[in-house]
Amino acid sequence: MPRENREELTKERILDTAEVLFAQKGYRAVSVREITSAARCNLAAVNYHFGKKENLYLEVFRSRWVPRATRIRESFRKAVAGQDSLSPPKVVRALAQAFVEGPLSDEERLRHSQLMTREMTQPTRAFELVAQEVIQPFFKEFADKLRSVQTDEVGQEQMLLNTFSIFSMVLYFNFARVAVSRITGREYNTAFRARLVEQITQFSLQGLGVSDMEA
Amino acid sequence: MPRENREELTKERILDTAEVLFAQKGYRAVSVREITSAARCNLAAVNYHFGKKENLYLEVFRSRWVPRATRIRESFRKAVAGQDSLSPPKVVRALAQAFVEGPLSDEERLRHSQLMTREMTQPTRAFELVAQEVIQPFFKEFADKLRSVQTDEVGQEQMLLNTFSIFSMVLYFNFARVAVSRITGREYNTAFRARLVEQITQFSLQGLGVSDMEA
DNA sequence: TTGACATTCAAACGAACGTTTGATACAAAC
DNA sequence: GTTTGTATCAAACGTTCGTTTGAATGTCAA
Repeated sequence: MPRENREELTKERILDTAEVLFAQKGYRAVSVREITSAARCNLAAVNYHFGKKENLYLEVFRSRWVPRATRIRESFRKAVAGQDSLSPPKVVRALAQAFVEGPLSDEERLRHSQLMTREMTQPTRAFELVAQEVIQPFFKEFADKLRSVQTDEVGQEQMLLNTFSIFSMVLYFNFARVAVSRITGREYNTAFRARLVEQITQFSLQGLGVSDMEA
Repeated sequence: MPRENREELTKERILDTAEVLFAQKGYRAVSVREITSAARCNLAAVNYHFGKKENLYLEVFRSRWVPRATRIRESFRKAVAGQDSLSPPKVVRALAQAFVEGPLSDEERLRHSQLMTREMTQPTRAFELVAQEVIQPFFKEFADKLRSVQTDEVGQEQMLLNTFSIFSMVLYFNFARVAVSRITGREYNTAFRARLVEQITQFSLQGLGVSDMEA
C-alpha cells in the first residue's frame, strides 16, 4: 500500500471519528484514547498527525464542518436558482429545506447543529472560522436574495434580525431534538421533518410580513 | 458563629460559584479544585456537602436554575395578570419581556440560557428536572393563555410548534450573544435588548398570524 | 542493497483529575 | 468537663489525562 494512502486513511479515520465524538460529547468529554481506539489506530497517531488534541478539533471544523456547511449553502443556492420566478416564500422555504431536509443525512445534520451550537454558546478558536467563512457570508447571501424579491423596503438591521429569527428556528429544531420530541411526542422521521419545514417556512414568512403565502 | 450558618455559608458559596463556572465552561471543563478555590473553601468540601461532583451539578439546577426559571415564569404571569384586557400581542410581548428584559440581571440571564442550552444539546440527569418541572408546564401555561385570547381555532400540535418557534428565538438571542453581537455589530446593552424584545414580539405575532399589532 | 524518510507502535512521562482519609477545630448536649 | 456531632483542613489516594519517546516497520529513491 502506497505511503500517501496509508497516511490519509489513518488521518481521515481519526477526523471522522473525532467529529462524531466531539459532536456527541463535547471537546473536553472526549479523550484522545477514546478517539484513537474508536478509529482503530495508535494513541500517538493524533499527536503525530495533528500535533495536539486542540489542532485536531480545529481540523475537524476545517475539513468536515465547513465543507458540510458549504453543501447546505449550495443546496440553498440551487433551490433558488432552479426557480423561474422568485418570491419570498420560495427563498425562505429553500433555506428551511436546505437545513432540515437538505443534502445531509440525518446523523450529519445532528452533528452539524451540535458542533455549531457548541461554538455559539462557548466559542473556541474554531468560532472565528465558523463565523468568517460560513455564517457571515451565508447570512449576507440569504439577506441579499430575500431583499431582491421583497416589495417593501427593509432596513439592514431589520433584515439581519429577521435572518437571525429564521435561523434560530432552523438551528433550534435541529439541536433541541430531544426536547422537541419529548414535548410534542413525535419522532424525528421524514414526516415530522417535512412538518417542521412547513412550520419554519410559514412562521417565518408571516414573521417577515409576507401576506402572499403561495409557493 | 452558629453551626448551621457556617455550614450554609460554605454550601451556598459552592453552589453560587459552581453555577457560574458550569454555565461558562461546561461540566467537564470545570474541576472541583477550581470551584472550591473560587469559593474559598477546602477541596474536600464538595464531597462533604454533595457526595460527588455530579450531585453538585444536579443541585445547581435544583436550587439555582429552577428557582430562576420560576421567577421568569412569575414575571410572565404578573405581566398578563396586570392587564385589564388581554390580546395575543400582550401575551407574546409578556413572554419576550420576561425572558429578555425580565427579573434577571444580565449575567443571570446569560447563565440561565447557557445551562439550559447545554442540557438541550446533550441532556444529562438534570434534563429530566428541567423538562418536567419547567419547560413542560411553562409551555402549557403559555399555550393555554394564548389560545384563550386567540380568535381563530388552532390545533394543539400547531400551537406547540408555534410556541417552540417563539421559544427558539428567545433562547437563541440569549445564548448566541457572541454571534449576534459580532454580526450585527451591536452590544448587548439596554437599548439593544429592547430592540430584541421588539423583534421577537413582532416577528412572533406575525408568525402566529395575528394582524392586529397594537399592544 | 543501502540510506533516508514516513508511519506505527508499546511504553512511559508528568500533570491534573475526582475522591478518600484522618487529624483538628469548634459549638452544643449531658 | 467530658462527650458528641458537624465542619474544615492538609495530605494523599489511585486513575485518567495529553503528550513524548525511541524502537520497529514499511516505502521509495539512489
